[in-house]
Amino acid sequence: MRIGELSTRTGVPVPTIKYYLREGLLPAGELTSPNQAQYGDAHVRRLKLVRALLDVGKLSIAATRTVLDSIDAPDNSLHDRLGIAQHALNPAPAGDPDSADLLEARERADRLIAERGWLVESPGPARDTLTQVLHSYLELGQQDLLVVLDDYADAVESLAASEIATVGRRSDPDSQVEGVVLGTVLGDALITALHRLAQEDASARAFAALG
Amino acid sequence: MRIGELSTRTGVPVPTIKYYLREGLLPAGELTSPNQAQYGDAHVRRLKLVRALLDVGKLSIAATRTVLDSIDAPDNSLHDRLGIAQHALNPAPAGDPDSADLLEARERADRLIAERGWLVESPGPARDTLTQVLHSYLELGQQDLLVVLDDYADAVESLAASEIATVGRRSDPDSQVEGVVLGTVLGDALITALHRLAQEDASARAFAALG
DNA sequence: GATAGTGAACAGTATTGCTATCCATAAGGA
DNA sequence: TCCTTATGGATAGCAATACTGTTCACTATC
Repeated sequence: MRIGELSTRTGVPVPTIKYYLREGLLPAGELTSPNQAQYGDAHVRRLKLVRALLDVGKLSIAATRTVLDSIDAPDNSLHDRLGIAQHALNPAPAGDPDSADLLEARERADRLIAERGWLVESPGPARDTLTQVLHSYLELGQQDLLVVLDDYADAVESLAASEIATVGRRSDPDSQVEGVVLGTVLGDALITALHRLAQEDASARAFAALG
Repeated sequence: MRIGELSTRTGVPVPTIKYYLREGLLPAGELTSPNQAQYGDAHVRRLKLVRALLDVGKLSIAATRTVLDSIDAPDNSLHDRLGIAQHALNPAPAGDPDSADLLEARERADRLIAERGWLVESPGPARDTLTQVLHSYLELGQQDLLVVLDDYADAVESLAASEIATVGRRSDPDSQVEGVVLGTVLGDALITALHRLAQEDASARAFAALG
C-alpha cells in the first residue's frame, strides 16, 4: 500500500505521516523506485500505536520516540526496556533547593517504598515524581488527604501485579514489552478516567441534592 | 509585601508573577499608589496552588484559570463546582466517525458505569475519556489487559469515597471545594506515580534476574 | 540624590506539533 | 500517449503555549 491508503486506513493526514517518518516514529516504507514506497500492515499498526501514545497517553513526540525505541530494542531484557520507557515517561522534575517540606516528602516517599518492599531504582524518576507530588500536598496543607495513601498503594500494587501477570501469559516477548508499556501508558489514562468518574459519583452522593 | 518578596517567598520569578496576574490566575494586590501594590499571605498560598496545578497537575494556563474560577465561584454547590473543574480537566476528545471498535468501547464504558450504579453525567467528559481509552485498548489488540478493568474500578471507587469523606470532615466549604479539586488533580498525579512504582516492582519480580 | 524596585503595556522568544509549498518523478486512467 | 493525480523528499511557515525582556513613568529606600 502507498502512503495515501495508509492515511485513509488510519485517519492520519498524509503530511502528518510524513512528519512522523521524519521524526523516526514510523519506519520508512520499502522503496520500489526513488519516489515510491510500499507500506504494510505493520505500518498501520505502528501508526495506531503512535497515535494512541500521543493522543491518549499525552506523550510528546520525543517521549514517544524513546518509548518506541525501547519497545524495539531487541537485546535488552523486558525489565530493562520497561526502565527505558519509564525514564521517558517521567522527565526529571526541576526541583528547588531542599525545603523542610521537600525533605519530609522525600522521607515519606522512601518510607512508603521501604514498607512495601518495592524493588525500584531508589533515586529514580518514579520516586522523584512521587516526592514532588507529596511535596505539593504538604505545601498546600492537604495532609489530611494523605490518609488514603496506603489505600492508593494497596490498589496500584495489586493492579500492577495483575497487569504483569496478564502480560506474562503472552508467548511473544515483543508483545510482552508492548503490553507492559501500554499497561503503563494506557493504564494511567484508564485509571485517571475511572478516578474522575468515581469522584463525580462520590461527590454526587455526598454533596448533591438527589431527586 | 511587594511583588519582589512574593517572588522570593515562592520561588516564582517576578515576570512570571506579572504574567499570572495578567492571565487572571492571581488576584491583583491592593494598590497603595499608582505603581505600588501590597500582597498578602493569601497571594503566597494562591501562587503555590497555581504552581502545583501547572507543574504537578500538568494543567494549561487556561485549564488552571477555569479550575480556580470554579473554586472561587461562591454561589454554586460543591458538586456543581467539581463539575466545572472536571470539564476543564477533560477537554472533549476529537473523536472520529464511529467505528465498530468505538461503539464497543462506548458500550463497555456504559455497561461499567451502569453496573457500578455510578451517578455521573451520562454523556459527559469523564465517560468520553474512558470510552476513548477503551477504544485504544481494543484497537491495539490489548483486550487481555482489560481483565483488570473491574479491579481498577473497585480501587478508584473506594479511593474516591475516602477522599470525599476526608474532605467532608472539613468545616470550611471553600476548603472543601479546594480539597475535592486537589484530590482530583493531585490525586491523579499521585496514583500515576504510585502505579509506575508498582509496575517497576512487579516487572522486577517477574522479569529481572534478582541477585 | 542615587539606586533599585514597581505596575502597566507591549513586543519578543523558545518550543511543540503539525501544515503548506515545491520539485522531479511515477501511477493510473482516457 | 497524454493528462491528472499521487508520491517521496526537502524546506519553510504557522498557530498555540508559556513565558521573558524592554520600556516607561514613577516610588521607595538607603
